[in-house]
Amino acid sequence: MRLEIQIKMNPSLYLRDPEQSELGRNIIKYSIELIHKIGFEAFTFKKLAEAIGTTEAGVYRYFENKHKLLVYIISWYWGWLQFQINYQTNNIKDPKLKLKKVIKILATNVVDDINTGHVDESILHQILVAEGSKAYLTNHVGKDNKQQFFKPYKDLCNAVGEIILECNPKYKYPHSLSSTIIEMAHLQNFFMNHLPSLTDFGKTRDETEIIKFLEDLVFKSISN
Amino acid sequence: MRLEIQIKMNPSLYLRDPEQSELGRNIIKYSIELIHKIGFEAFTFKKLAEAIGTTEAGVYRYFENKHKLLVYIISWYWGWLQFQINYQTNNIKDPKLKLKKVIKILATNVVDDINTGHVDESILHQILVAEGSKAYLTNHVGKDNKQQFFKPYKDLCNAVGEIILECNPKYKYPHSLSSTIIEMAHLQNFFMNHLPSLTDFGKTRDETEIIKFLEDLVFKSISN
DNA sequence: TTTAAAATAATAGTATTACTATCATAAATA
DNA sequence: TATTTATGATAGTAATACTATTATTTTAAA
Repeated sequence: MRLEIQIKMNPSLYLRDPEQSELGRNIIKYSIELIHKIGFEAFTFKKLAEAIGTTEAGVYRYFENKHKLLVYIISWYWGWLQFQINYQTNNIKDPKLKLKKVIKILATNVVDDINTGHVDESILHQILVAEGSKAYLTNHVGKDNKQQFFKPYKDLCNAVGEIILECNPKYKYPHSLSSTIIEMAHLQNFFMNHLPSLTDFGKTRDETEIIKFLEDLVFKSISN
Repeated sequence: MRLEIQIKMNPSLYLRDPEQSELGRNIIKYSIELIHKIGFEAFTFKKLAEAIGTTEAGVYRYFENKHKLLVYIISWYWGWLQFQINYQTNNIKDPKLKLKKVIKILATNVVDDINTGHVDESILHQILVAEGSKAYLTNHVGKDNKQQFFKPYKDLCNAVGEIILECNPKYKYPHSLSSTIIEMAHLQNFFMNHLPSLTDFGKTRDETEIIKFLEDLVFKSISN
């Protein structure tokens, strides 16, 4: 028997739970592929339906609009990251080692996790890098926030903030530093690959460089 | 005689130079207001034309599409910021004081500059906060980059990187730290106002707190 | 000052997007 | 076996993202 990771999703994000049917799981699977391939702006439910082999109306039965689908996918990724962090730092005592591990997890383009059937985490990571901030950079962020759409992100940010405080209980900006690490893990990756002169990693294009930069930033920030 | 600041724009961004006509200047002025009001996603050339009192076709004569108009507006802001930084740090010898000044300029929601007739810099700053990253977070970032659309941003990032190196010539990540400061000056502002638990400034909602956080981050990072 | 060129306004039209609605059929469930 | 539920097929609408055409006004050159 295989253990599938189940990430509990906010029901306000969907009309019908996509985990509960083949069509639903296909919507998730193919939307990840399609958003990655053509970008969120060009992504439409019609194109998605064609890719799956269903109709536009079929997709609309699961998701109200493409924005909610994006938030769903991204929330799933935050939940998955949270699980990874809990799991991989579980037995680590030293908070500094823990924080290092977290930075590595955040900044690494993971390989596909066999425990999640229809989701390719590697592509998901790239979607986060390129589309992640579009989930909240909208005029309706307040409404969405009231519906708890960003709870998984906030939980993750809090968890990382806790580890920062374990390293230095007197550090004044644990949440802001946490969101800075999370955002920059993604943004420096995007810059490195598309606008390299905004980084110092243009020559190597090596994500371990980003990890080193973030470690330097974080550990100097929280020292004494 | 009043001195108008002229910021040289990349001609590939427009079809007809909006600075050269009343209609063109109105397109800039009202698009800033409208994007701020309804957000970039809901913003259309039709709504803009109605606000100005012209026709959709009239706007299309100046800009190919709304994305290029956004990039134009944002580029203008980077150019204006560059001017502000050059001007306000001109007579400062101490690079650390210079860097402090830069952080303050980046993170402060400026008051409207009388030297730029039709542009309200305060609203522009808020557009940068909410919509800035949409200029480059697209599938066609490579194409846009080849056309030099992001040069003003890169120039600014470089200039700040230079000041960082003046403070500590041995610091390894001047560009990445620079883009981190610039992006976080905006993003922490957005989070503070819309997703406050991602920051440590939710209670006060005071932008001077962001400045303090960034100063702490930067000066600890570049120390010895 | 006339004439030509360029910019604008007014209008129309097309393909695509972002949906909603309806009805028949297939699958699951009671 | 009856009945609910999910899907598929099809149609339709309003808005978006444009392009094209023609008439009119403004600006600039001869």
